Amino acid sequence: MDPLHPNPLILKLEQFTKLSPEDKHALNLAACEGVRQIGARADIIREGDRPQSLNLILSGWACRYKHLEDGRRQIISFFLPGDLCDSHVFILRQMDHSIGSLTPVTFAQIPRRRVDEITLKHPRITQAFWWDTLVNAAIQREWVVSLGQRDALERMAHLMCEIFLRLQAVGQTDGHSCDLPLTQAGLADAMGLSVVHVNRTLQELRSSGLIVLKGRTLTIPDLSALQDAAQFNPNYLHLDAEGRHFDANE
Amino acid sequence: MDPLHPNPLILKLEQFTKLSPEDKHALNLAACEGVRQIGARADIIREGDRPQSLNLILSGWACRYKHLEDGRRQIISFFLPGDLCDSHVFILRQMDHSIGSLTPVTFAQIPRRRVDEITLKHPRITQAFWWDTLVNAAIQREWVVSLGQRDALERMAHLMCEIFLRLQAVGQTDGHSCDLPLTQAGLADAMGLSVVHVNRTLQELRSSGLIVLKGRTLTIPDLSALQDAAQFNPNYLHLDAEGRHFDANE
DNA sequence: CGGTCCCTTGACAGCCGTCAACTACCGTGG
DNA sequence: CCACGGTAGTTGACGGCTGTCAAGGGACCG
Repeated sequence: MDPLHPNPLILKLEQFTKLSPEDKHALNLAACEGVRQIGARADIIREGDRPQSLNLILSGWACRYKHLEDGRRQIISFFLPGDLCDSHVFILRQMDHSIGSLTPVTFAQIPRRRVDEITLKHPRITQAFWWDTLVNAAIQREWVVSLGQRDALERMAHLMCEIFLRLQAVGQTDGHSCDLPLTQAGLADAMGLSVVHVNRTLQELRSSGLIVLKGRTLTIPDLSALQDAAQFNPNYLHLDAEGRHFDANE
Repeated sequence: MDPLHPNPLILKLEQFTKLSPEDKHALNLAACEGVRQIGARADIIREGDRPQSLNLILSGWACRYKHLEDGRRQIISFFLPGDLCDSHVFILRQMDHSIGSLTPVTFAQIPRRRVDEITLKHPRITQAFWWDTLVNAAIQREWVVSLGQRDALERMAHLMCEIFLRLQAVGQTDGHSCDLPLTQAGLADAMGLSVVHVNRTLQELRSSGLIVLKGRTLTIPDLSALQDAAQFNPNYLHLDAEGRHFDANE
């Protein structure tokens, strides 16, 4: 019944508002449904496919991406544990982008019917899903700002700050460290940079002491210094329990 | 009762699904509420403000934007007539970006209560609002692709295609032409380019015959040629009546 | 008619991409 | 045990797309 201790979706939504035991129970049930496991570099759904269900990432990293005809590739966003791949995506007739795994991923395929049922019975979850949608939109906007205005160093630093805070929200950080299972090629596709320049930028961040990156572990010795280097303002993540007026009274 | 003939929001939502007379009536009523007019280059809401209502653009152009501390500015998206500024934005405690007018703008400030009421009584509208949210997210993603992968020429061409089709969806095109009330500085802030380079790029598009841009009128003699130049695929706009299974039977 | 906004043009510089080669690491298999 | 191949990371040289700086022109307005 409660296979995930704790369920990262619940952890994330509780950044917005406290859920009731019934709310959590419903979410846990949903997260047990249609659980799938795939290896790294596999597609969860492809551009052109018809979305049938809501995908919830339970463990591992995935990403949205899009290919251009000539082979260029842009990673559009990252999915971390607890992330929903668009709570109402099945409203659309076909996917306009693909979602693929970066690491081995465990995810739940929640049928549309179940989503409708949950949102109908649990208004607090409905609110929380809207919050999640709005935060994802805000993250996407911030990527636009990064790609449009920030240079390579700021861009990379900004991404590190974002990932660290998002992982922290679902309990996946360890002190000043977190997992970063991305190759430099992955970072390049996400940041609109070449692999070579990602490499140079990482070395600059390392040599200035702003990050320590060994293997797939990222350490940020001084988060506020990194934030300064990136002109990072965490407000767009809306992690301040903004829905607390909506808290369940337990 | 029906001050806008036709209401651009209804035109847009009917790209997704046919609305019933009652649906349309409810939307028209909402669009009459709290109507405001502002001049060009004024803010509708600012970063840090608390969102209280849903803003609906009735006429004119607006944009989301964000300033960095050192003065850089990124336009994150454009609002055209019929666009909603996030149907549920009031769930958030504070704005993480600003929304400002580019031209004189008429917009409706629809109180949160009214939005809740409409979505409760009109499930078809609720679906259509979700569709609108998903399409806006898709547009935002496409901007990430443009900023990350496309060079200046493709980027500009892509934007022209997008704007033309979006305006067409709300009946604001005239043959191969549409309004484009943006200065080159505005285009620069949106595309992450300098004003000088925007100028050069526009001239290249003009001299290759892909666009005609005089004053604030954009003409696209051959849309498919422009689409080819931009590697533009309209699928992300989801304008193919994807919600037709949900149509009201009139 | 001076001022402002917007557009335009040329010269030059720099950030970042491309190309190419090299190293390190790891799992496989002879 | 070591050869081998593939992936990931690293480095240097070079070039180009795009930014910056600067100046000038046209349109509109008080």
